[in-house]
This record gives sequence, structure tokens and C-alpha cells, in this order.
Amino acid sequence: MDYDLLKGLTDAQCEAVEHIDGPMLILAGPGSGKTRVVTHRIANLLQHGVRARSILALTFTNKAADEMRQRLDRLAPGEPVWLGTFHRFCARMLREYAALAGLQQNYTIYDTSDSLATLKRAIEAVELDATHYTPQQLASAISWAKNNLITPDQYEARPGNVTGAIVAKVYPKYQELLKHSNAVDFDDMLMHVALILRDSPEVRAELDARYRYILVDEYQDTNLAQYAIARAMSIDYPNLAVTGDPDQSIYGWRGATLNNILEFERDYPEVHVVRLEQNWRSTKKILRVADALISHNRRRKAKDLFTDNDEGVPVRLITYASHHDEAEGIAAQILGMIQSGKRQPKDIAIFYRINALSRTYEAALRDEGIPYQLVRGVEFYQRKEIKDVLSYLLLANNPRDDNAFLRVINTPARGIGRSTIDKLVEHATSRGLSLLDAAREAGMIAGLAKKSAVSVAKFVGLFDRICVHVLRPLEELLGHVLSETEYQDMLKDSEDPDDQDRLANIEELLTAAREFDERHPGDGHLEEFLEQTSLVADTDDWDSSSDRVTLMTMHAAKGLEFPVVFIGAVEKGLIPHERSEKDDAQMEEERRLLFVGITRAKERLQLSLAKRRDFRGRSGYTIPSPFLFELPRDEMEMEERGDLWQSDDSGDFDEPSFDIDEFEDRTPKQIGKSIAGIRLMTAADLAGEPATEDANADDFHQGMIVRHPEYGLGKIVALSGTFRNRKATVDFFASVGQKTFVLAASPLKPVRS
DNA sequence: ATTCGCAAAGTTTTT
DNA sequence: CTTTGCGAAT
Repeated sequence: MDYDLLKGLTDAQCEAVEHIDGPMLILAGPGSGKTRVVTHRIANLLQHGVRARSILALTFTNKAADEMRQRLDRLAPGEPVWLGTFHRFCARMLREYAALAGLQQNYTIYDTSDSLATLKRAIEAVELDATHYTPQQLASAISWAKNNLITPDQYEARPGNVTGAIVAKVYPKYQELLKHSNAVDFDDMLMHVALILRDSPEVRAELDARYRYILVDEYQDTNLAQYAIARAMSIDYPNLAVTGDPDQSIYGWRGATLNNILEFERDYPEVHVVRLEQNWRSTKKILRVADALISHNRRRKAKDLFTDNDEGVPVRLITYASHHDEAEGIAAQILGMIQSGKRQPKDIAIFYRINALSRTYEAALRDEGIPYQLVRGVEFYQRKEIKDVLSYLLLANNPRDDNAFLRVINTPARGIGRSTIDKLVEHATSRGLSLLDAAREAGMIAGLAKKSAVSVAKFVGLFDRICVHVLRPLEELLGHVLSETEYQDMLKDSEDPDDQDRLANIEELLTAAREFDERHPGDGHLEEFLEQTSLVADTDDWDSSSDRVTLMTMHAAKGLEFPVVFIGAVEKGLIPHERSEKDDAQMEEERRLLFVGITRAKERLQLSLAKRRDFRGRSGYTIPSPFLFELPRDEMEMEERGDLWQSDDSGDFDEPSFDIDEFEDRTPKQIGKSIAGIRLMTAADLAGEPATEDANADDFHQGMIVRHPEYGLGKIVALSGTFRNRKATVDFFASVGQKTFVLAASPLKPVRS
């Protein structure tokens, strides 16, 4: 046994690290060093001669996987342990065993909006009267079914359940459309793999043997499908180790079932259980507040959280007059901490229940000139312009992807309208063709105007020209898409100011593609790139190293820690969310969510609420969250700021005890920048300096006009490579057509237009 | 076929 | 308040 791996660990931690064969359940409280234990255990397995390739570590988020990868690399550099999210793992397995799920290996992963669009087509196709049900409702019913491994043909409505009856009709059609498009939704990835494992003993045995040591992180957040997958691969080699904390289960709405962790000991009677209850993160006061709150949950395994850390300062609960005051008050405090030199921006986080609340906090931080990064709900890859452009690649990779086809056929507008598309759809449906194949036969479709047929044929030609480059680096391929479609030109001369942002986002996409190319040298990585774009989440872009205040939802905060934490809007209807109030189980989940938020704090924690809050465009009085009354008042310091409320209805807060500090020196408002799904302010923004640029290969951009001494003016069609290898394909429209240059050695000059 | 404008609706959390 | 959807006008 290597001494280093156990150094500085508690007995319980050592016990978990040294465990090798057989099932293990690690019940890990917040801040108990779980990631450390898991990574050390993997290193220990490797030291005991377990082959890296037979270890599979499944996490819930990419962020957690990255963190684990980094820490493992320090212990065991370069070991090819398979480490990633459930979804990514399933994506890989599904490529390998696509046929068993009735798919081709180049299948497309639909995100939520794609699958909703498909569902709408399904609803239309079965011609139901679904006026009383939103597609979202049907979507979540289908999602629930898939998470519980109920296939379309198994789905039966419970008698008298009207929604269920509709789902029973739409679900099969929806699934048929997905299959016809050679596509899967997020839930399918899990369901297909779980069913393959269930129905194919050979595959199951093979994967069981391939991955002899399986670790599942955040086990409390797994759903039935994920459970089935982990379980099926741990029969011949039952070395399944799961880590989790029932008190941090916050994904019940996504099908996660606490049963998986609460009943793990029943599934594996010989399980080795390790409890990590010592907290290394928070002060005693913070931990006691958290513990008092969570002890109000009934459905849980009681835990004895304790810490040897300092007592710490009291947890603060502040009531502000308005949401505006709240945000300004928090920003003022943050500014004070930073100016006094006690804290750096990166030490501080603001959490809230829903993304919609971020705006006010953002504005206040901006007004104070405090740098921040917002982990936001609307993801970069969900943006219209990004999806538009990527859809060309999706279609190139999977020509049967009807959704992608519908998206690109008339974007940018090329005169192919509703009636033409309807005819294409009809033609495709009657012959069982994909829409793209139907489009190839446009000339033969009866009733299609000649003009329309020509437009469609031109589109097909354009698309085929793009496809020529599918094996090229991604940046170059994207360049060809942009050039052929003139997507940027469409935005350039637009009046809409948002379109300038869109152009910037497209540049950002090109940058992402370039970075991908750097990581994946060689040809033909389109499919990997597309998979990556489908499976990244907003929280993955959170950058722990940049010195900024973090703004995020409590869900996104899971697994992170900050010296100073503010939790805003602790009000009834928000936390707990109004849609959870009716149901006890959901209320408990809301309580756990707040518990997660509280336990992120290491030294200082402030909860706050506003008496009045503008929300949904309306201003109204708020009610304090019922959870606040469950907190131990002797650990806390309560304070009321502002006096817009005359009466003392809430009755539970002391009078104001001190004033808000005033800060004179306010920097001018700064505008956040949008980068890969995160709005952030750079140091340059703060200093008011423009970013400096090297007058080099970086001077050339997609779509730029350049001059060549011999060929004259041309336009950059595509770019690829880096540094000295950076190449540009230029179209000299007036002379020789397309040429490719190595920029460093070329006489090309940018032309300012 | 596209664009514009207005009305209505709907607001959680994310792979 | 924002986004989405629909209908009418060009």
C-alpha cells in the first residue's frame, strides 16, 4: 500500500480508498472530501494492478468529470480511466451498438428544443385534439416514461387518465419520428443502453467484463434507467462503488429516485458501507444551520455532520425593502469586502432559485464595477444562430435528420416557404424517404411549382458543396457553411442590434471549433464535435480560476464551494418554488436544494429576502420562505433594512441595527460580454481598454475581404490550423476562384471595408 | 413568401 | 417582463 495515497485521510476515508473488490456505498456528507476519496481510490486500484481501461467512473455533470480528471491526473497521470457523464458514456455505447437500438451509428442527439419540435410534429401527425395539453406536458410525461424504461408499446394510460391516453397515442409516433430521423433525445440515450443491456445477454456480459470496476458519483441523483445500466454491468464483476448523499438529491424532477441510494443496501446485501460525516469545508455555525434545516426532512438517512473547523461568524439573514435594495445591498457588501482586501471576487458567490432572478444581481454588480461571471440557463449552443449553423453540420453527418433539414432548408431565407415544405413532407412521408432525399427528387414531385423545385434543387446543390468538406477540420468546415449560406452577410446589414451579438456568437463558435481542432488533430471528427456540442451544459463553462464573483442557481452550485456565499430571494413561492408547495416530497426536495446552497459556504453565509419584489412584470409583497423558520436563531444574526413596510407582519425579525455602508466611487456601467454561454467582464472591460490584438494571423477573419498582389480582391471562405500552420481558403471572385494559402507565408493583406 | 405587429400566454431546476 | 404564436398586410 502506497503511503502517499492515504496520507492525511481520516479512518473512514482510508476505508473507502482501500476498498477494492465488491460493492461499496459511500455516504458522503457535504464537504466531506468525497472527490478526494474517489480519486484516491481510483489511484489505489491502479496501484493494485487494475487496468485503467477496466475502470469506469460515471458522473452527473461534465464539470464534475473534469474536476475528477484533473485531480486524478495529479495522482496517476495519463491513465486511460473512462471518466465522464452517464450521457456521454451512453452516447459512446450507442455508437457501438446502434443497430441493437434500431439506429445507425451516426445518429443525432436532439436537445430539448429539437425533441419538442419533433413532438409537435408527432402531435400533428396523429391529429389529436391536444388543445388542453401543452406539448411540454406531453414531453415530460414521455420523459418520465423513458426514465422508467417504459417503451412506447408498453405505455398504457391508467384508466380515467386523460393525459395518459393522449400520451399513449403520441409517444409511439414521436418515437417513430425519432427513429426515422436516426435521432435520439436525452432520455433515449439512457433508455436504449439500458434496454440493450437488458435484452442482449452477450452485450451485457461483454460490458460487465470490460468495465470491471464501476464508480457512480452523485448516486442520489440517478434515475431508474441509470440504475439499470450500472447494475447490469455489475453482475459478473460486482465491483460497483457509489457515492452520494440523500440530502443532496435535487433532481427528482428529472426522474431521479432516492430509492436507488436508500435501497442500495437491499440490492447488494454484502455491501460495504462507509460514512463520511466529517466536514472540512464550513464553519460550525454554518454547518449547524444546514443541519437544523435538513433535519426537518422525514425521508432521509440521519447523519451526524460534524467539523473541527472554527466556530465562525453567525449566519446572516437580512430582509431588504425591495429586490432592488437586496441586490444593491449585496453588491455593496461585496465591494466592501474586495476593497478592504479581505476577499477576492472569486471567493464570492451569489445563488438563487431560478435563473430569471439573476438580472437584478447582475445589474447591481455591474453598477459597482464588480467583475462577475454568470452561469446562465440559456446555453450557448441553444442560440438560434448557433443552431442554424450547426444544423448544416448535423444534416451533413446524418442526412436523415429531418429536424435539421427543416431548420436549414430556408435559413437564411431562400424563398422556400410553407407550401413547398408541406409538399416535400408529404412526398417524403408517402415514400418513406428522408426529407433530404425527397428534396433531391423535387423536380419529380407533382404539384410543386417549377420555381419552387428550382429553389429546392439549388439548396441541395449548396448543401452538397458543403458536404465535400466533411472530413476537413471543423473550423474550416464551418467556414464553408458560412460562406455558402452567406449567413454572416445576412446579419451584417441587419438593423436589428441583436444581430451584432449574433455575429459575435458565430465568431465564438468558430473559436470553439478551432479549439476542438487543436485537441483533435487529423480528419473526420465531425461526429465527435457534434456530440460534444449536444452534451455540454452551461455550468460546464464555469471557470474557477478567473477572479470574478460567481452567479448561479443552487442546482448549478452543487459540488462547488466558496468562502463567501449569498443566497438571495429566500421567499415563499421561490424557495420552495410555488410549483412544489403542494407536494410533500417536492417540498423536501426544495429543502434539500437550500441545504445544498447553504453547505457551499466555507466561512460566511448570508441569506436574504426582499419585502417587495418585481417578478413576472408585476410588483408584489413577498412572504418569507417557511424554511427560514426552521433555522436556529441562536446561530444567526437577523436584520431588517429599509422601512417600506410599516407593520411588522412577519413578526420575526429584529429592528435594523446598522446602516448600509455608502460607497462613493462608482465606476461607470459596464456591459457584459457574451462568451460561450457565460456573460463575463474582462479586466480590460473594467479598465476601459480595448483588447490589444497582434497584427498577425489573427487579423484574418471568416468572411473578410483580402487583397492578393496577383489575384486581386478575394473573400476568405474558410480558415483552419493555428500559428504558422494557419491556412485560409480565399475566393477570388473576379479572377482565379478559390485558392488556399498558409497565412504566414502569403502576401495577403486585409482590406478594411 | 416574408415580414410585421399585436395578442396571449407562460413562466424551475438540466443531461 | 419576455417569449411565443398567430394573423394580416405587403
